[in-house]
Amino acid sequence: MAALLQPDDSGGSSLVDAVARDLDITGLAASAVIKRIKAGETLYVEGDAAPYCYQIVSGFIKEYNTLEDGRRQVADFYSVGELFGVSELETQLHTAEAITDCVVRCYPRETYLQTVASSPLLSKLFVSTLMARLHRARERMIMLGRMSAIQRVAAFLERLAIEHGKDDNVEIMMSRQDIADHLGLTIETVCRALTELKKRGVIMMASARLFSTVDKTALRHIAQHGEPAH
Amino acid sequence: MAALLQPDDSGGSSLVDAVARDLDITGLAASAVIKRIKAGETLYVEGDAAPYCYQIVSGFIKEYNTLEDGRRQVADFYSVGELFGVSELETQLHTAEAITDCVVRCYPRETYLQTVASSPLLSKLFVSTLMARLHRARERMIMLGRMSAIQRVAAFLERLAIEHGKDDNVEIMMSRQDIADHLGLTIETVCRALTELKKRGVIMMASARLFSTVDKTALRHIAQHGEPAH
DNA sequence: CGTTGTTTTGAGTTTTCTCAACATGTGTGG
DNA sequence: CCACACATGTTGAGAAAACTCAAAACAACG
Repeated sequence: MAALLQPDDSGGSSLVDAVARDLDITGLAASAVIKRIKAGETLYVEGDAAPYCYQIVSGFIKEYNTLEDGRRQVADFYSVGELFGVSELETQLHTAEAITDCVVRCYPRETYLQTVASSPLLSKLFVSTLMARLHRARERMIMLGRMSAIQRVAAFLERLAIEHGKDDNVEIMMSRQDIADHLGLTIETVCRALTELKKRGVIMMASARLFSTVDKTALRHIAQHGEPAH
Repeated sequence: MAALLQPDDSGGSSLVDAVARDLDITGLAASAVIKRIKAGETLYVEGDAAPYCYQIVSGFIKEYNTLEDGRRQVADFYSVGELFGVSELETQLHTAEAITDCVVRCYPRETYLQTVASSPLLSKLFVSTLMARLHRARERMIMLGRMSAIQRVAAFLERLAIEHGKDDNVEIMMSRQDIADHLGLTIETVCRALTELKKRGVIMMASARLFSTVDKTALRHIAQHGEPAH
């Protein structure tokens, strides 16, 4: 059950990202504009016209929505190589903000979509990326809809560790507020969950932004059942 | 703000669905198998091999995940014309169950993806469908992560009414359990929210599965702010 | 070394959930 | 057509989870 929740790398860096980054088989790198933005700056805001879609050359970006009362929902985080901000609509549906200083490659959106559609290979890769995104979104729907605070935080850390590639000294790029806004919790609840995981000896934190998994099995178990193995 | 939450029809019946259904420009209808399933039966279960992808000819289907403890998260509902169960993986990530008796067209998955990738037009339409799905998923992430029970129910009814095309006597195909599993709530909380909306004179219900919007503005307002306009 | 921003902890409130009872429907066999 | 059983939906009371507000600890920075 819930195979969707088994962490995997499928969403992280798809072939299309890698191919586009390294080989430029799209032939689009020439028409792309390079843009540098500082940590905290926004690349685009919800409702903006969307002339470009973007790919991260370096840095880390969050994409979110703001509600009327100022609360936010972070839809996704993107790191090196990932494509984002691509929509078939004329306007952006999210706000993209740099978490660290970033360099991004900006492709003309229409041209990009046109080029992708005209090549069977690119089409397949692009569709693959979109499907991976859809999986990620659905994974998160399960977290948001059906998991307790500690489960969400455990699952979040597990994924961070996987994307990082090892369990030791994983850097948490985003703030507690970002994590909270991603997991549908408050800052305080995220902190308390982290404290609880430390107390239980499941993780260790060298600093607020650096953790390591002490007991991988227990972390997995908490993410799935909310309680440590009896 | 939160333009993502403004209901629109983009996800409902995309061009690709319509085109594929009416004109068979994919040339795939010939290789498709027609399957009939009764209400309550499953078309596929999470983890099953995925030889096909599906399109609804008639009926109404829900796609969900089951957690270890039996709780469910309904990812999406599909109605006539919609394509679903298409994944680039070899196995299904969700379970699909008929809510009403259904007739579905089953396309060989690999062939389908291959055919779509080989035509620029089909590619564009297919990508369009996937993006609409992604929007829908993100809309729901906002609901699940940041909206109160009554906001979620109000937003859900609003969308039902829009998809139905009018505000009067909208049929609620799914059970309270399905709604709860979709909105990340319990049956009881869904009922209480519905009762509250009736009390406030925002909706009327002819029966448990039939509602009409009395005050569209108030419904919208509650979906967005949680409280009726002062 | 103070200033500012972020993270953590604490106490009390609010929301939603759980468990239990009750109501309403729907379908079947007598 | 009625009576019964079974599924679905609604309401209530108390428990649990997460939230809010407030304060304290910790870090980063000039």
